[in-house]
Formats: sequence, structure tokens, C-alpha cells
Amino acid sequence: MKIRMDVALDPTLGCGQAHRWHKAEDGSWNGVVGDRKIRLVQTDDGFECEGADEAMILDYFRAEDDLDSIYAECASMDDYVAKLIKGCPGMRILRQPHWECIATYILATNANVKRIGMMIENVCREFGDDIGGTYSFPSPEQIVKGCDRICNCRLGFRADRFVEFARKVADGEFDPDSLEGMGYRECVDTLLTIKGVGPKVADCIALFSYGHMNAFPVDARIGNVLKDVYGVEGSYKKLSEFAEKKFGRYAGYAQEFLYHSDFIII
DNA sequence: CATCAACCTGATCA
DNA sequence: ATGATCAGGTTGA
Repeated sequence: MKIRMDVALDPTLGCGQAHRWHKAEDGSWNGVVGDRKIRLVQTDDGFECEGADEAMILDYFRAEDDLDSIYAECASMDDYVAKLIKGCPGMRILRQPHWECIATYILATNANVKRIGMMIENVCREFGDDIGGTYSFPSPEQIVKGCDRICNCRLGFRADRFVEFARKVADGEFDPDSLEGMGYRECVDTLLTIKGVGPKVADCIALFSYGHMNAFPVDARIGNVLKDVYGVEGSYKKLSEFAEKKFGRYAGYAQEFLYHSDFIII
């Protein structure tokens, strides 16, 4: 199926916002979203897609976002970001499934990207369904049901938090869909009630799953950029407030460009 | 509210 | 080779 869209798959799927995509040697992108095994091939005006229906993939790529106007607004807020944008066109923020996004980001604490990906694959292999050479992201129920095997996933101190969250969702105590209509602040505050979700992870989830484009996750790397480029440092709250003022309602997009400023050729 | 050590594990570095 | 250090942070004191 052919999808027409202003998008560059490499920065969008390779930037680290989603963890289950892998670029094959032939240049195609293979990944799993929920229980769908998907293959994408970049074309001049979008991409070729196998494994997902059109509505699902348009939703996942936030097809309603007009990159030109978003980039123009980001660029108008800051010269440095403006330069980065020119060097990295077609980068889109995704809309990841809520449960999957929260669960995976609970694993993303104090570990490097490689290990995060490894933990996620372990979880999928252990609890998910075999969907032909790879595994679906497990449901909360699948995790709860097999939680005595969690040690096989090598999650370390994250294991308890991960299982506890799965149990809460399975029990209906926490409903990821219920955050849908919330504003940014309420969404983040609700996410912060989850054990294993702190301010940085909450912002990642708000941005990558609930569409709060003003969210600006501050991790170690972004902290360095803010210090080196803008001369600001301090608490999460302080940096976060600086970013909100500096980059405006699309701060999340600005964050993505700043995060990868090392790799973007200006 | 700000600060700080401890935390599983696997990779990297001395 | 073997031990120290570090990595998309969060928690609890």
C-alpha cells in the first residue's frame, strides 16, 4: 500500500522515540506496533507500507501534522533549532499506542538505548505472541499471567514497576485511554502516579503517545545541550520551564532536533 | 522544594 | 583478564 506523506523514515524511526524499528540492509524499515508486523520502504513522496491498514499507519505517523507549519514555527522561535531543522527534514513525532508506550518507557530508566531495546525484545519474546519471526507487544494480561517468568527479561530493578503497572492496567485500576482528553498538565500528573514514571518519562509519554507537542523531555543529553547552547542548567523544573518559554507549543519537535544535534549536519 | 545515594545489568574502559 | 564506571532516570530519605 502506498502512503503519501511528508516524512523521512530514517530520522523518524531511528531517532529513538519508538524502540521496535530496525533498518534492514536493503534500506527498508521493519518493526512491530502492537500486534502488527510492519515493513516500510521510503519513496519520494512518502512510503510503501506492508502489514498495517491505512487508518492505523496514518494515525501512527500523525498524518494530520503539517510539518511545514510546525517547522516554520519552531524555526521562528530559535535560530539554532532553525539550522538543525534544515539539516533534518521529514522528522515526525509519532503517536504510539498508550499502553505500549508507557510500559516501554518504564523500562527506559538509567539504561542506554541498546539495553532498553534489548529489554523490550525480551519482554515481547517472553510474553507476546509469535507473529512470524518476531513477537507482538504483550497485553497487560499476558504479563500478569506469566509474571513468574519476568526474571527471564533481565529488567533489573524495573521488573517490579513493570509488572505492577501491567497489573494495574489489567485490573482496570489504571486506564491508559482515560488520559486521551486531558490537557498536558493533567496528563503528566496522572502519569506521575505510576511507579517508575518520573518527570522525564512522563514527558516522553505525553509527547510520543498523547500528542502533547509542548512536552519537552529533559534527559542527560538534552541537559548538556541546554547548557552548551543556551547556557542554562539546573533542576528539571527549571529547564523544562525554560524550554516551554523558549520553544513554544511545538517544544517537543524542537527537543527532537536538539537531541540529535550531534548527528545533524548544519 | 532541593539534594543524594542506591538501584539491575550489560557494555565499555582502564 | 578483571574490576570500576556509566547509561533516555526514579525513588525514598
